[in-house]
Amino acid sequence: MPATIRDVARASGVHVSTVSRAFSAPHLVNTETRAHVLAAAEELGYRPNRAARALITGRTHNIGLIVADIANPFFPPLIKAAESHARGRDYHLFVADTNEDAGVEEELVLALAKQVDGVLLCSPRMSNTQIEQLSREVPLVVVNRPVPGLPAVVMDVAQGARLAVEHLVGLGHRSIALLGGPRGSWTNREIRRAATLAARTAGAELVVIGPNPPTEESGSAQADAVLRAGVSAVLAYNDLMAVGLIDALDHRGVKVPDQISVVGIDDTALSRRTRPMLTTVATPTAAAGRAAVDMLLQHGDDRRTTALVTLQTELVIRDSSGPGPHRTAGPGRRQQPPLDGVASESRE
Amino acid sequence: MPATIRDVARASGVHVSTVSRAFSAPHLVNTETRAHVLAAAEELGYRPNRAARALITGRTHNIGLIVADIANPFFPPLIKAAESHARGRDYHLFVADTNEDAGVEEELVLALAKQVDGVLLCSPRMSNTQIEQLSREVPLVVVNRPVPGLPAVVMDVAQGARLAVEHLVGLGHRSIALLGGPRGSWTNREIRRAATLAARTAGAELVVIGPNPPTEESGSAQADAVLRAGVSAVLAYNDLMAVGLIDALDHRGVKVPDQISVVGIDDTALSRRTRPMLTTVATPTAAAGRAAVDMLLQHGDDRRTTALVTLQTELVIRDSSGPGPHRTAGPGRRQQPPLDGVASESRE
DNA sequence: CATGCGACTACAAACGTTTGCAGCAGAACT
DNA sequence: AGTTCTGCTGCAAACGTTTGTAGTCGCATG
Repeated sequence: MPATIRDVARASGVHVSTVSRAFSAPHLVNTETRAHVLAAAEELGYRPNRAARALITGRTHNIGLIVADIANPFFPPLIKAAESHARGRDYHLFVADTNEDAGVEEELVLALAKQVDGVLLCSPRMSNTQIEQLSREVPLVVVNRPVPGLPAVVMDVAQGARLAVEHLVGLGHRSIALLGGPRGSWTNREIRRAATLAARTAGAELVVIGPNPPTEESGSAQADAVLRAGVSAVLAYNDLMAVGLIDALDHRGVKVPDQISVVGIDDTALSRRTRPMLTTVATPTAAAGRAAVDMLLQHGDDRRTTALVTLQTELVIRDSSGPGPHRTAGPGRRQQPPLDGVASESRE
Repeated sequence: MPATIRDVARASGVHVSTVSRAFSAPHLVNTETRAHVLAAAEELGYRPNRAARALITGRTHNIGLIVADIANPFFPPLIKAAESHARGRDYHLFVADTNEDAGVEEELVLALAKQVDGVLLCSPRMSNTQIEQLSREVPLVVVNRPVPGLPAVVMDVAQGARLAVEHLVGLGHRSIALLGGPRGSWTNREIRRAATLAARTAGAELVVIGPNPPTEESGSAQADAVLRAGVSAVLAYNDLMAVGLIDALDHRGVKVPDQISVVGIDDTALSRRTRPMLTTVATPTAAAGRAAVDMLLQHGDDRRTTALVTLQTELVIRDSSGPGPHRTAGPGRRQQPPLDGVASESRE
């Protein structure tokens, strides 16, 4: 029922191959002929069938985007940026959700493999070896984890964690808890490593609570553990957990930041909406989405090229972090005025 | 390079048609033969090429999902539910973002038309006639707007608006502002209609401010207009605008709910995170996503069947709504205890 | 005048499937 | 014994494109 290339050929009195070339190789066909063809195509409402094209060219002009949890506020900006960027280059995006499950993740890559030109694997829960294996089935770009031999885009979350710890120590905190993220997360390991090092360097104590699922509920659930740890500040794996923690502390009558300071990571839309507004490490998610698309489209063919893009993070100081018990000098209330998200908005 | 059906046929010593049937019509092939074929396929890591299959069957097993703004917290739960539901039925989901632009929307439907079995059009900004026209190109299911002659799933947002207004009037408010949503939104018209009617019935005044873009910024931007209107309560088009408004009011030293009550719509994840927690109308977004997929898969073929699924909404009373100036009786602070989101969590 | 070239177009094979049809063996009827 | 039926399998066409090759024409070149 829908118009095919053959209909257009008939209507414009040329061979199908000419019609094809009128679209995909304009310089090979007479300007006049081409005009006729395009007119006829327009008339018939012809749109090329991408499946047929894919069958012969081997390129589908589709990209798969696999995330751990669409509803996690970290991902929508990334998805949005990737989709828009991809569409600008005439690619469409499959989006799929693994529910934080490595098994589902693998199944999804395999299922998508034949109908995409590549897959963007965001915050994967699989092992490196699993990922490497899958990369033989379909070009992969990994986001939020470096995988040896594969193109990847990561955020310099270690630097973010370091800044956060230094910020807290600077405020007078000597005993800090790290509210850990999910097992198997590279980001989590990275944060832990950097935070531990930064704490030791600064002469502070760091107690790790976790691993935990990266959810708000999980943040709330660890409130008692945090209190028991007797710390005066907490660095959470992400904003979601930080928010959950603040909430639970609030319920227990513990004041943030007066009694405990809390710092998140990601600078999601949430962080400006909580009371107190969340001090957090801004990660450039939209830029990551675009970069991942670019990498995939670049070496779509020359597979197994190593390439690692590292995006910078920065500390956004708001209201959830305040002076600790060991403050040595400086004004009473806070070291720096709140930036009110300015930093995160100028960041692109 | 990747294994094709022919490789499997060769490896198992049968004809390709037998291999094909071993997968798609198991009852037509001998159990033993089938076992051989499946074993060979497994051995070779064979996965059928969906493009080739689509070419001949005419069904791609793909669905397009078009939303106005992925980053709007209303959509991720819907996307997530739709994706998971679709995948359970062996369908994959294209997700695309129109940036609230009707032109982009149309272009997207057209672009997707040939490579999907149908499109889920969420909160469209196009006109009904445009949508009807497009439905001749590809099966459509519309979400958040009824379109005559097309399957659609809507939320009974009118009822929600009514409940919200009655709630406010019950609290003693006699002058209420409606912070309107985007032009061209059916939901917006519906809310306006229902709110106006409910206000008149209850003997209260309703002043409409808008239309406005459905964003947080837009909510903030209208704070002065709200104050000028001299109302004691506001019903916002969605949570996002409500949150923006509360924020701006806070900046101006206006207390919510003491001086002005604010009610949102959607019960997004945000609403439990604001201080005060937002009183809002819960819309079943996940259920809507699933229902839309179901409708599309049901009458994928017998097009142009009218069918309208209406999902119920409910009022979730939290802390952003309080007594108004004309309270007649009852305890001082509030009429009902906050539900703390229980209602919205039990709702599925 | 023959040759070669450039610009354009037609032909046909191929991509990896599905599916109507025909064939064939053996079983079950008459 | 002949016929019909049943269960299974092979054959080949088709889906809508792209693309290498070959052909045609007119024209400039030698």
